[in-house]
Amino acid sequence: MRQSRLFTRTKKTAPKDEVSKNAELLIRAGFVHKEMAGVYDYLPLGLRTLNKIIGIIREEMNGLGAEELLMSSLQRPDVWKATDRWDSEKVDVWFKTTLQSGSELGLALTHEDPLTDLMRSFVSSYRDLPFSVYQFQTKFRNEMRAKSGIMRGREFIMKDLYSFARTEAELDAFYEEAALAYERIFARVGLGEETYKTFASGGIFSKYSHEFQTLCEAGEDIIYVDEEKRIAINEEVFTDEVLQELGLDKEKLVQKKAVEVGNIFKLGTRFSEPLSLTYKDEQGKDQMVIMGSYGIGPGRVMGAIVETHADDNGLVWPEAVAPFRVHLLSLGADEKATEIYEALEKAGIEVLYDDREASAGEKFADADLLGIPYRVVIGKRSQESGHAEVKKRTESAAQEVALESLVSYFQS
RNA sequence: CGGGGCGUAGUAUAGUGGCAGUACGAGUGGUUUGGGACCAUUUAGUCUGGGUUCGAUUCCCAGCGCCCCGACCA
Repeated sequence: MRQSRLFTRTKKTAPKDEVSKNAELLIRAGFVHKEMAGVYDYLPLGLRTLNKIIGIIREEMNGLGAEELLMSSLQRPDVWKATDRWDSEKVDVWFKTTLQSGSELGLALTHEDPLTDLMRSFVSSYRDLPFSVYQFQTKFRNEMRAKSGIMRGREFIMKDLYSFARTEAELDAFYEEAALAYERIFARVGLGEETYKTFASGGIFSKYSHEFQTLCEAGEDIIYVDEEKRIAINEEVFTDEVLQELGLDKEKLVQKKAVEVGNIFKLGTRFSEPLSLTYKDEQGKDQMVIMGSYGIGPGRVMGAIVETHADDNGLVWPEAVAPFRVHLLSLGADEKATEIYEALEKAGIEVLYDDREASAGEKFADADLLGIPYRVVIGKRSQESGHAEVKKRTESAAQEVALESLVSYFQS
């Protein structure tokens, strides 16, 4: 992609009303645009990164054997009434609207209820189970107060996975597989080091649920981390009794702020019971379907990556989620740079080519701000020496790579 | 939802009861070209409604919006 054709532009200053690091940098770099409090648009660069994150999650979901679907954002009140969650006293983040006829509708804040209802059409026998489905879908939550940039919005995309099982053992087995998939996801997007599987309160059907918490100052949760065992406990279940049960030593725990980037939750029959999602077992008797739900917010993951990786000069993307792999800068050597650009493109390497008529300083500053992993500079120097300067965003030292071997450098 | 703060060009900021200024950005022309370069020139603004006043961007009230702290967060 030629940068001169990118409609977004970098800014030296951030809007004064953005305090969170993630929104400030993402706006300055032209990845997102703020529509209103808690609502952001993803611009081309931001969408590329978001889609990289989504792609990784999708691969891992498919690896679990889950099937992707897409449910609607408009939801019928009756299913929510059946689970006693329509009342705004019970669920206070509802966005509700009405049809022209006057009947009420809800804007999706999650999908347990309508999905459970949907599955009544497809689940009837023990032979139909177990299975799992997932989606990337827009959720609306009428938060009292939006904050933390893209990490707590009123509208956001969520990956939600739901499992349907015959027995608790079957649920448990899937749950453990899902936990492993989650760990792989956070490792792949570059948050492995700072993300902890965290014990949290479990609701009615199990003692604990698990959250995946990424350590970061901008986080809203307080967790207690055992760095050796690489597990953590959410403040909400931090009691001596729980510590003993989990075999954790209070002395070794460190209090940290963290952001919840994912969670996994055993639902049991919380939804299948009120919505009558049952199956016939081998004896022909009706049994309740045992469910689980598993969420990840790709936008929040993106925000967490910014919060934990960015430096004073701007964004720093891990390779797996960067909008482009290579940022090619032409410093007064357009002819040669264009040649290199075309060669890289042809080789299938994702490259952003800064072909703008701008000063060197501006191009360098923008490259740092955008945070693309590899910066390749083609200038007059390199034309004379036959080498390009290649620098990683995470390193300060650059290296010289012969122009003719650039493509193979990035293919390996 | 309770408390606090703030609304001036696209962005960031000054200032005043009587001409609204600066920087960045953007446009044009030129000089530059390895860390946001320079000169000239142009462009564009007082959140909305009401009140006080000869006159309101400024003072008062209301609304809307934004930010922060707290509460909340299947």
